[in-house]
Amino acid sequence: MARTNERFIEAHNKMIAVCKRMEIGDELPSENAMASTLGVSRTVVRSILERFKDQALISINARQKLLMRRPTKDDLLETRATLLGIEELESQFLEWVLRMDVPAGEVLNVAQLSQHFSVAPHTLQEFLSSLSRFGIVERRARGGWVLHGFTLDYAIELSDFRNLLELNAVKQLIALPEDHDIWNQLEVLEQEHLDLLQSIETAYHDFSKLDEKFHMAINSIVNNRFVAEFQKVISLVFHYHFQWNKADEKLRNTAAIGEHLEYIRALRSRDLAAATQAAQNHLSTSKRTLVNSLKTNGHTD
Amino acid sequence: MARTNERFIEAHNKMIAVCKRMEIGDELPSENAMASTLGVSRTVVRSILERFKDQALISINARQKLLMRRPTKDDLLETRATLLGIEELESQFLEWVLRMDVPAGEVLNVAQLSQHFSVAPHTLQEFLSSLSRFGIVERRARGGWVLHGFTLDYAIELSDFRNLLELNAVKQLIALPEDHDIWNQLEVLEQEHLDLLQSIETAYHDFSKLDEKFHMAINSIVNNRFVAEFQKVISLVFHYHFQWNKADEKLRNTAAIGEHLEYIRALRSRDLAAATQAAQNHLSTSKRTLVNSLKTNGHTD
DNA sequence: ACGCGGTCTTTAATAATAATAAACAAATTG
DNA sequence: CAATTTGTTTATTATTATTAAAGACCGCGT
Repeated sequence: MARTNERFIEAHNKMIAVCKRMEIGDELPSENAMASTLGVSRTVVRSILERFKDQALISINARQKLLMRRPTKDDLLETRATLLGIEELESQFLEWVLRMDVPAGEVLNVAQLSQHFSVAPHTLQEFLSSLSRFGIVERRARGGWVLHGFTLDYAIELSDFRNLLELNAVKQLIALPEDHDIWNQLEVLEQEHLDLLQSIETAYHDFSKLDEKFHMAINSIVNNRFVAEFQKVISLVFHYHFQWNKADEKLRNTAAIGEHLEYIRALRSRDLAAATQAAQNHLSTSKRTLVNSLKTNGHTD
Repeated sequence: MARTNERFIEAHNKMIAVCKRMEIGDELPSENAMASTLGVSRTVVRSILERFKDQALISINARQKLLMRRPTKDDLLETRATLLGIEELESQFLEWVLRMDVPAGEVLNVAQLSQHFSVAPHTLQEFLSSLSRFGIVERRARGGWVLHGFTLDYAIELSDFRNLLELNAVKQLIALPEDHDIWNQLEVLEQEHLDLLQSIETAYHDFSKLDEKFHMAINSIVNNRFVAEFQKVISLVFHYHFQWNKADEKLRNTAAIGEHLEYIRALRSRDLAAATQAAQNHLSTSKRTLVNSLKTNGHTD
């Protein structure tokens, strides 16, 4: 009737497993020892011991906890289907929104959705609240949520914002000293791009991951929590869209690899103007791809 | 035991007021009509009518609802102290954090805090979740929240991010056509700055508001929801800090007005280099003031 | 003295529930 | 018979009550 006893069940079954490796008549460790072994509080351990006693698995007198019989399969507790946490929810929900299984402007139903994602309604509510900072959903006056969704406007504004952040990153990157780790990373990335280009005929959809890795690397050098937070969302959105937009995928990716290589070369030359130009060029292509994909999928509202 | 019947009570008392203006024997309007007049659902209206009948205020037969007696003060329902909504909470909470009534790294207690701010625990939880996007608080593994608070690092990163956003705004602003409203706004703002400078001896703490208005105006021309969202937080932080840092307030504000005027002049001249320079100059001062104020207040962790 | 376990307090997550909204159906009236 | 009103039912949200877990405190025994 309240929170799940998932923790208890898990610890309980782990303890059963421990007992299986013991001999009958052996003494169980102290409550504190068990608690730290199982990674739970003593309260949970005590509940487990109580159940063990009820099941006649152990006998307790004073501080002696003796194993009375071998545990069987029946002693194990069933673990109910575990609910997702808020982290797992994030990617699932965004995928759902970005896939546009729902039209924009739709009123969301917390109870229903929480079932769909198998999370507690409360978890979903909280998650929506945090998403509202990014304008994907909005709280309605008297309860309920409206999904603004991933509209064309949204895509354009997101792309522009990405532009702003990444050009700033480029500017800072250029000025980094020779011994900064980013230069190694770029070298590795360049090689990975060249490798992918070799096997582009078959492995072309591996580009989505590489693209994400590349942009993450560039933006990671900006030591700013706000930039980092946005980078997460941005990369998620672009990543998912790359995955779905299957039109001309091989062609697009091949072209993008070319742009990336140019971009890397410009960065390594430490030429700000060239690097900015290359970045701008690639980001524009990216934006165009994103917008086109939205338009062809009919999400023009 | 569930949600508050605030809505019911409010509508009920409004209806009493309506009845007071009626004569005994008059007929009450239809449920639908009342519902739309009061702005509530028919369910609420029906609850009200039921209570009216219990109180012998009206008689109901078929569709005739007749007023039987004049309502008295005793018929009014007491409204319990209303809880705050999530919007009111935002400014209160930020003020509390920024004032640094709590040390950074503190573990927050939802139940306790919700009392302090007189909101439902649930509301606070949701709010914290949304704040976590800005890195002010962070969710801990198994429940609970850590307040990262407004540290020196945070201030620096926020200032840098502000810099990035505002310089971008400046760049876009310069390129706006002559008939854009922003040019009028700047002219008005310039005059307001000059006026304040006249009465600076006494009215120097009015600058905080003017500063906020000024920066808001500049950033408003960027049509981007992400920029707007951040602008809200940024302006809140700087605004509050201006209010508390009383050291040299008059001197600081006078100097800042000077910088603003220069900034406005540069913008109006449409000279990008000059405008960027002026903006940069003012933003640096702002950052320095913020950082200094944190240091002198001993929040150097 | 020090670890151990009994007891109690605090806290956050969930289940239950009251309040509301809204849809549908039946009925009455002009 | 069309339009409006009311009765009924269902869906959904916001809040309270309850419970699981964590951990503090303290006396006791070795």
